[in-house]
Amino acid sequence: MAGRKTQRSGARSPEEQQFLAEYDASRFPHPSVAVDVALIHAQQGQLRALLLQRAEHPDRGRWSLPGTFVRPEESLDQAAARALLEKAGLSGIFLEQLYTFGEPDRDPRTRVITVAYYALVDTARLPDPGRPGKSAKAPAAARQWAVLDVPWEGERGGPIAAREEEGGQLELAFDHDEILGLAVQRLRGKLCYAPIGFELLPARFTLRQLQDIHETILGRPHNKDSFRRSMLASGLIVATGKRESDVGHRPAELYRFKRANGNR
Amino acid sequence: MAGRKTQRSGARSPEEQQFLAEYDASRFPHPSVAVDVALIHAQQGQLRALLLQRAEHPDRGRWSLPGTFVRPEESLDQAAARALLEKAGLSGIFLEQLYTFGEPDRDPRTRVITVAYYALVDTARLPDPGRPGKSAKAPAAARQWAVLDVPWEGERGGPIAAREEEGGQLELAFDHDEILGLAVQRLRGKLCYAPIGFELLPARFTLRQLQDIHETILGRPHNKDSFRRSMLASGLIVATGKRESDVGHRPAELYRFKRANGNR
DNA sequence: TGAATAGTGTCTATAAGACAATATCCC
DNA sequence: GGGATATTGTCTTATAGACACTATTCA
Repeated sequence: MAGRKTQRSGARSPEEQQFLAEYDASRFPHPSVAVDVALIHAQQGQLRALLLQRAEHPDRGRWSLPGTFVRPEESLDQAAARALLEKAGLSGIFLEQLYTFGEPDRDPRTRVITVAYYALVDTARLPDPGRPGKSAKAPAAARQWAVLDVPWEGERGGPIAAREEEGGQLELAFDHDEILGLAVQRLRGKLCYAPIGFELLPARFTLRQLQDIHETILGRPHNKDSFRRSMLASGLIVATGKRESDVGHRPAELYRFKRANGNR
Repeated sequence: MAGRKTQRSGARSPEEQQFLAEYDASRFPHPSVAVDVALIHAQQGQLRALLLQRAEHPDRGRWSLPGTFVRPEESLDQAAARALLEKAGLSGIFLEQLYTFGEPDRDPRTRVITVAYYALVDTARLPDPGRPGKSAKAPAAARQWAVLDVPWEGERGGPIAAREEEGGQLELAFDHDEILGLAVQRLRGKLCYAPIGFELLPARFTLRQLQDIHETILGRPHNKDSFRRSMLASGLIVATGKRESDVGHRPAELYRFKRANGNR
């Protein structure tokens, strides 16, 4: 969507070209524009997000989403992908624009409008939180996969808290609790009608794993029988003929996601 | 959502305050940030959007959505509401953020990132396209309620064209065909689970009118019986006990929308 | 053999589509 | 009364939830 280009039927007139050459963008005050990425995965029945501890002011010591300022020559999608690569060492994963946050006082430095994205990563591609991309400079201790505590049901929405594995609450920077809340809300909403659960699973998975992912995202149990039926009837998944092994019980069939245009 | 404020547990330290005082936002190049509003209503089985003909470069003569640059002290929601008031003379109607468009070359002047909104207005509050708000300066001929031609089904999405009542195609400025397409896509998606159709109807309406709105938005017919049943079962609408009159046939019951927290 | 989970078959409740019959207004 | 649409009732079909039963692996 963001990459589409509108057809333009004619070239610009000489008069318009002159206008553009003389245009002075600095006549008006401009805000800063950033992107922030809620990078989410699901494990052991819990949603988690990658958080980085801020080493600099403002909000030094607080925890924030991986983000960056948008460069003049890059698109918003490119800036979000760059933030993901530089701060989490990840590329090629599901990444979608979420919402743009622009309250005048959300950043104490100056007016900073942030275009929030959310990204999903499966356990197989999950990077060690202590090993970010090459360009990252923060020490290993300053990043972690925080557990998300969603205090509301369904898609009511609202800010959510993040905590360490052991339970210690993490203070979030800026309005990043709102961004995380909206990311979970969007995730819950999309799960019903879009093939989004697969993004959190490896290429081959069992129906039980898929159901666990859905239950983790929605925060409520599912009916096993109808989940199986509707998933198999959807045509979105294909049996591979292979089975899991070493599970201490009857092994389940492994499925893979069937993309609309081909396979993964 | 956009108006929520994050709780901050402690005041900023003197050191952080000094950092903020010395922060120089002009070290980096900043883009311009605008808002554009897809103002939509439904009439005679057609979706329409308010378009303004650009009187200035760039894209002079092309048709654009009502929009404005975001001022330093106002939020994005406030900027969108201001654009709606100044360019369409409307306030207090449904207005929601849609998507942020930020391709580097989407505006030939300079880097302009636009936060797109969509708004819905019912026929009763529909302003004359020739009579915008007090602050509007464009002549009456330079604005019109254009008919939207959606070339795709369901929620596939993509740019859409706008035309005059009689059929003449209107050339759209910038990437506003994309914005309109996304607005219709969002509208179709939300209609299934959110009480959004009411925003396009006056306070009292018949079930037939409501169904017509739904069919206009979705671009496909509905089953009359199940539409009635599901609407009445939803608890979202209340019978007023009154009926329409002067219709040349048996008059239908008038209903009104029951908001979650009260009435309209 | 037993524990544990996968996978199948059947019944029931609910919601949607189809269609017929009746009700009520204006002319 | 006739035309037109509203409203109600019933039947059929598709889908989701519930539950019982069989299958298959590992210890």
